[in-house]
Amino acid sequence: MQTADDDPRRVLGGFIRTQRQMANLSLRQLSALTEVSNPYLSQVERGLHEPSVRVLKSIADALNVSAETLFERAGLVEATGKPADPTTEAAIRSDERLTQAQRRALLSVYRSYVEANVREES
Amino acid sequence: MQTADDDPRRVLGGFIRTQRQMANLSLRQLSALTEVSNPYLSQVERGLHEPSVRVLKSIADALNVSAETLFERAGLVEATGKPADPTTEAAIRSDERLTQAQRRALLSVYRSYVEANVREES
DNA sequence: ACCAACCGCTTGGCATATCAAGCGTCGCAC
DNA sequence: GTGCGACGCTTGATATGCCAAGCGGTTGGT
Repeated sequence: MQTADDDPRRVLGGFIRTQRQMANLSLRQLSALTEVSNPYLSQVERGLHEPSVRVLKSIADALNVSAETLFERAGLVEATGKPADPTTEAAIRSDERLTQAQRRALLSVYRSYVEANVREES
Repeated sequence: MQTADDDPRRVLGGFIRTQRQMANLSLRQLSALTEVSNPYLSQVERGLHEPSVRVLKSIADALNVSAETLFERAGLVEATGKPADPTTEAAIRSDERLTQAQRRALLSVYRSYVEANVREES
C-alpha cells in the first residue's frame, strides 16, 4: 500500500525519463525539441510537477509516443482496457518475405519489447 | 484571418459549455460533480484559462465525454491520421507501444532477415 | 594541469491555474 | 412588493507551472 509509488506524477515522470533515455537524448536536447526548459523537464521527470497539456503534447511529439499514451501513464485517463493492438503482430505473421522461423523470432522480440515497456510503469 | 475564433481555449470552452447545457447542468452542479470551483469553470468555459489535465479529465467524466474528445477540442491532440499501410515496416514504425530505439532495432532485424532471404533465392 | 563542453540539478522569480467569498440579476412563492 | 434561492460572474489571495541564470561533476582534448 505504498502511497508514493503510485503517485501519478512519479509514474509519468519515470516513463518520460525512460523514453528519453531510450532515444538517447539529453535533457537539453529534449528541451530543444520541445521548447520546454531543461530544468523543468528535469523536475517533471522526477515527479515534482504535473505538466500542462501543452507541455505533455510537445513531449509526446518529441519522443514519438502518442499523447494518449502519456495521458494514460499519467494515470489521468483510465486504461480503457486495450488488450493489445494486433496490427504489428498481424503484419509480421502475414509477411511472406519471412520464413516461419524468422517470424517467430521477430514476434518474440516484439513481445519482449512491449512487455518491458508495460512493466516500466511500476 | 480572425485570430480570436480559433483560439484553442475559446474553442474548448465553448464545447464544454455546450455539453454542460445539453446535460441541463448549472455551473454549480457541474462544479459539485467535478470538484472544481464554479467560478473557475465559468472562466474555462469563456476561454479565459487553459485547464490542467486533471481538471479536463474530471470535466470529461462528469459530462460523459471521452477525455480524448476534449483533448482534441483543445486543439492539443491532432486528429490522428491513420496510415493503414499494411506492410510490416509501416506497422512497426507506427506502433506506439514501442520506443523509437526499439523500433529502429526491430526494423533493423526485419530488414536483415528480408535481405538474407533475397540473397538466398538466387 | 587546465579548460571547454557537456551533463543533471537547484534556486528565485514571474506567469498562470485554482479557490473562497461576495456581487448583481432573475424567477417564483407568499 | 419582498424575501429567497439559484443563476453566472468578478475579485483578491494562494498554489502551481514554467523559465533564466548559475552550480558542481564528468569527460576529453591540449
